[in-house]
Amino acid sequence: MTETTSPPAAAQENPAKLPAHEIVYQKLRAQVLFGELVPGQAVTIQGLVETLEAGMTPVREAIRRLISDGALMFQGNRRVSVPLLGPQDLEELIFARKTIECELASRATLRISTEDIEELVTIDNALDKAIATGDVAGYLVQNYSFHTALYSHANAPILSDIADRLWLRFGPSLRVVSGRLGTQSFPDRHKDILDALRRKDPEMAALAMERDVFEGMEHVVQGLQAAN
Amino acid sequence: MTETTSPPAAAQENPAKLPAHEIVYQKLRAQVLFGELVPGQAVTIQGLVETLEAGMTPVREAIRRLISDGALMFQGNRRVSVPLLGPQDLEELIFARKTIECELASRATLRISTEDIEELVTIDNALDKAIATGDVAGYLVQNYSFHTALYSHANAPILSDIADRLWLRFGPSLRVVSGRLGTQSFPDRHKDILDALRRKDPEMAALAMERDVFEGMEHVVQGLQAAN
DNA sequence: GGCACCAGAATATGATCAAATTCTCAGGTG
DNA sequence: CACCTGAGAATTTGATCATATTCTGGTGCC
Repeated sequence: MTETTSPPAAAQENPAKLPAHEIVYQKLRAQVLFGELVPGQAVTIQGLVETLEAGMTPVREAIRRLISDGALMFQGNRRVSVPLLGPQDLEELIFARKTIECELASRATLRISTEDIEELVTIDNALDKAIATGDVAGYLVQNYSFHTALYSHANAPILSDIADRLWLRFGPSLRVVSGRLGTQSFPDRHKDILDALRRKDPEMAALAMERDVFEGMEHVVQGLQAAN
Repeated sequence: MTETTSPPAAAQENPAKLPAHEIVYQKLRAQVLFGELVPGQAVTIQGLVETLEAGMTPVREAIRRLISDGALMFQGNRRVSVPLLGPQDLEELIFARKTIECELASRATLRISTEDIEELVTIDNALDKAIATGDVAGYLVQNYSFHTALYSHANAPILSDIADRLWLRFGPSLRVVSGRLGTQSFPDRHKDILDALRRKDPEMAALAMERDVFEGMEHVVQGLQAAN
């Protein structure tokens, strides 16, 4: 979420003034990210026009953006669907996430303030609660929030933007796996990351992030393989 | 029979059947990549409707996609422009390009065939010719072609996609610098890369790519600083 | 200098056309 | 006799355009 999506501060405090295509984009984006859309599911313009109660043009623009983000897939014959990831895709995503997100974690470590760390702790507590109660939707939201909040302190809009796109790609698959195997099954290295932040140790933060990313993604790989 | 991949191929061989928004996107994308649009320049919908002789809806969709790509910038107040990169942006791009493109080069090394290497040599020769004759547009096109052709053999669509986006971001700035300092001033490590490919040495390919990326981007940094 | 007004551009709608999938119903086959 | 198959109609969905509405930025008047 960077300059491409950043609404002006003035617009944020007055949501009614956001253009319709922006609202539709945000809604659709959330649906992809938090798994309201199942991989393979068809996404139709007219369907969204009805469910989101928007005009055709805004829906069209939102879908184009999501396709460009990699969140949706253009099937060639005018059809749009939610992508289903294969092992090959996941392998690439693991590499990309490791390099980009570790760097972001490292950079954030050097800049984040003590009180902003506390904010991350708050999110992580909500995450733990979601895990404990088996709240899949809450798990997805809080987990994403944790990473996004951390990266927002890295002062690296382009890298954050890339990371954000990667999350959009595996969001639906993450939902599938967490719904199938449960939230408890997921590894969680956030405590280690928070430790590293408090010690202001970038290397340690990067290492903890690498484990968080790798273990999480590996778990997705396992979960998806089990489906076949 | 699930030939979900054949329709695009059929559409490609018959360009007339490509949807208007796709054509507009390709044209605009080329204009950004090869510097027909100057950083800071305003991009208006109605202007493109006239110059590209397309309808309003296709132009709208194409612009949204380019914004999502990072190729264009939404200025908040309904204005769209070509981004002008600062040192901070370039620093991020250097990191991202190095990690992603080195990996792509490394992966391509293990898979590319001898005849495909020859194809790269052909492109590189055209590049040398463009450099020698000071053909800025040709330089930009051939340089991009070389990298894209190489990455197409890495069998990594997601990473290639990320790399492609990065090029869209610095395209306009690259044009500015090469127009200002000339094509000869740019370093060129393509020969080293080709050497590594022939020896099937992924490490060496990654190293050569790292130098190509770093020196090229550093040159852009210098060139843009000179402007201030 | 501030405020109202105006021109122009962007946003959004609905209608219309084109394309693709689905459905239906024969006709043929095991 | 049941079932698979395929041609063609019907329906759904996407693409495009013309048009109305809203918003922004500038201009000129007070």
